[in-house]
Amino acid sequence: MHRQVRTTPRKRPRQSRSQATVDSLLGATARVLVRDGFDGLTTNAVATAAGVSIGSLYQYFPNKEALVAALIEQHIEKMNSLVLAELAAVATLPIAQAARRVIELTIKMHCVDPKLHRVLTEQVPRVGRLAKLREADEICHRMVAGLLAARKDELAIHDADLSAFLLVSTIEAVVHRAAMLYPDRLDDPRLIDETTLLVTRYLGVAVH
Amino acid sequence: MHRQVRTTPRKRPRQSRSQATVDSLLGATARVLVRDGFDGLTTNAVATAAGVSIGSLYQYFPNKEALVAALIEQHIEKMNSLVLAELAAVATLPIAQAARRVIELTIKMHCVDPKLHRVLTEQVPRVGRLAKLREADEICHRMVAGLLAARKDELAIHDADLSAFLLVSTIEAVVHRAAMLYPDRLDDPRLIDETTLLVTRYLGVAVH
Amino acid sequence: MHRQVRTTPRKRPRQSRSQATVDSLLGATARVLVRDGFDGLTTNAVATAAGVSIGSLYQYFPNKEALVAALIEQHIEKMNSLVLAELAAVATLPIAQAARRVIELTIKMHCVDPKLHRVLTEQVPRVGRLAKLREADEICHRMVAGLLAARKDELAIHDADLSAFLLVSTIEAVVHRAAMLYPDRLDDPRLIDETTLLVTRYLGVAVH
Amino acid sequence: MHRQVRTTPRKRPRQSRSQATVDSLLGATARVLVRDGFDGLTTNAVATAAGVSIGSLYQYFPNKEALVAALIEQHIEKMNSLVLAELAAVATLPIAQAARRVIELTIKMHCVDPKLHRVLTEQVPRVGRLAKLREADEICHRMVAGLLAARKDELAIHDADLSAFLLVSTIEAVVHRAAMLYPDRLDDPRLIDETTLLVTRYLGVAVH
DNA sequence: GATGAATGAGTCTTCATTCAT
DNA sequence: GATGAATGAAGACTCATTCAT
Repeated sequence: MHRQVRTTPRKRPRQSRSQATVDSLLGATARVLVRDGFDGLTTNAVATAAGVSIGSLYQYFPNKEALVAALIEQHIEKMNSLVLAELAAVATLPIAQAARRVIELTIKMHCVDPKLHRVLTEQVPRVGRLAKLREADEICHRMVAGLLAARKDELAIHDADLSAFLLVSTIEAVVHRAAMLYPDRLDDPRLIDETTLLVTRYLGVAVH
Repeated sequence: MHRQVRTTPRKRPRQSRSQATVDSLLGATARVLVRDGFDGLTTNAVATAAGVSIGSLYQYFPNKEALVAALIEQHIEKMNSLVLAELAAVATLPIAQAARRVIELTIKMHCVDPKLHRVLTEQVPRVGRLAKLREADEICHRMVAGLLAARKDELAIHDADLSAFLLVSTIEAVVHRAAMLYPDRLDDPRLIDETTLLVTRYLGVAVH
Repeated sequence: MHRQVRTTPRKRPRQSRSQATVDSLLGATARVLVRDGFDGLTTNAVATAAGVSIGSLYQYFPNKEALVAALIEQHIEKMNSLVLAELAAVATLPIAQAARRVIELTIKMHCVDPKLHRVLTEQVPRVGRLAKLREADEICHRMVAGLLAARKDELAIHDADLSAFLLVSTIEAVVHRAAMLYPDRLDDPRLIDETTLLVTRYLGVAVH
Repeated sequence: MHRQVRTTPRKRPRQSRSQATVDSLLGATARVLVRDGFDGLTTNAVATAAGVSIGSLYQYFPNKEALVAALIEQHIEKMNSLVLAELAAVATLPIAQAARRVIELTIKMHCVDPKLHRVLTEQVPRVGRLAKLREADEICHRMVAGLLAARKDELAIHDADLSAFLLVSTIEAVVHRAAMLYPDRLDDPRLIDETTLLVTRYLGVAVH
């Protein structure tokens, strides 16, 4: 369906100067993406915005796709680091509290760099390794799946897997939709409360 | 952020010959879109696929965007026609049954032309009138919002609007995710059952 | 230097209906030319402005050049008809009065359809038969040349031809420049007075 | 009436290599203009004639208009340099000699690159900054206006401004017409003599 | 004769990518 | 390593002209 191009960085930067160049290129990519959208993203624009020559850009990235891929990876990385920090704690909490924490976490993930997140979500073609973006969303999936499986007894569910699919879709969607359509609502505690209610009622868990 | 381009068709076809041309252009657009993705969509590719000269394409569509816009509108039209047929019936049903019907309807909407739907959803930049695609999704939104408001007494909710937002996001997301990740699951009645359960439990409605 | 294309009308219109079509096409050409400039002049625009189908346009004019050529010819015709009416009278007048009449005539010629004249002068490439436009300018030339030759005795000139060249260039230029740069000045009698003075002094004729 | 396009060069060449490219592009523009006329002037033709890739052309010139604009500016520059050298000298001469010098100068200006001058004058649409070409013509205007105003006492004129307009139109026109219609005559001293006579007689200055 | 749909050669222009300095 | 000039394939779009109805 699509020409498949190498998206791995050309060479790992060893020296700190090189690292700085790579960073400024990724930063520039993000800025250009936010400013001009995906079709405004040209390698020359990125190089200029990074204060780097076009030649240098190609020193580190074999092509445009690699640039975007690296940015996405970086973005995912940031979101993942948020998740990992919370994972352990959530696992041991009462279901209701766990649900709330997961919801709050999902919101935080959408707030890492909202404008960039939006462009990445809405405009960047989801092809090739770019599908990695989706993986990030699925981290929450696996987490919830694990929680449900572990505490099946407390819950009014019969198919942990299916329920996980439902809940994860739900939480992700509610947060994503809110972020896209009504960004302000993300700060509204009632959204979290109500979503928690949706989860707990479905799971048959009383909230104390 | 984005150049805004006219996306309205250039002229109405008067003779049946030209209507055929327009139809074959839209058909070709869909095919190319599915085959080559959004960046593979070139006006020349569409014209060729339609067996029509590039000049004819531009007689009816001022640019590439207009072509996609028309296709989207057509796609939405098809989905809307599905919805309208169901609207009246659902309104009078018991909540649980209504929920099920809405879920089934959402699934049907995703099955109109799944491959095209996928490309339209994942790759077509959501700009300008293309945002109309989103509107289609929101048709279900308003429907549910209306239902909830009308029967607030039977339900364990305090903010019909917020609940509608949650439910609509949920149903849409579950179906959309299933369609994207596990298309087979759309035929699985357990998905419908479980989603209905999620809805009814949240609303505090007993299923008989 | 340029591809030479046939610019003669395709067929002489015999019936009055045909003549009306040709007229409305020429009228439309002039209007489009004034409205959109020479590069805005497309055969389709002309046909539309004339309320005639593009097919009919090509019934009467073999190509775009022929259209423009015919318009120019028509424009020249109008200007010529002005000149012919004055020719006889001027020939017998005293030099000073003749000069004045010629100058006034030149002004009138520039006022036939000033906007069209301007576009024709400034934007229409002077190629092929379009050079005919220049001929119109030269009608005054020959007139003055004749006058001078006939009355060589009264005048302080030794080379009637050269003097004619000078005077005609002068009168044309003064009027043309005024028309282009300061259209209002065309109505100012002082312009005519002073130009007449220029002519009479050069010719060594006392003004009574 | 006309789309207004940017005609300023895109970037200043920094290396000598790129200056050479710009020069060859302008040279090629002139050659193509003379060879094929203004509508034969395509960016591809210019790039080819310059032995440069089309991409390089667009590095320095945003569009066709910019190319022509730069060429015109260059042409004007050359003509201006001629004028500036003469300016001081002429101002102090006796009127008759000054007139002759101005006429000779005007002729020289038309001989800088006659073929190019002709195309520029006859075919290049006078739009936007292209109107600058006219400014060049007006340099002589202001010069003469200054001369007349300064020496009003010696002259048989009452409105220096109007007289300047007349004379400048006259000299320009005579030279321009000669250049266009009878290029050989430009070398004929009788043309200069007679034109000088026209000027001096009009101004009421005796020629010794 | 009239209509207007169809044609496609020809232009402009962009932008990822290379490579000489 | 860095620079930025050069490249050219590729794509959008126009418009004079033809021809089936």
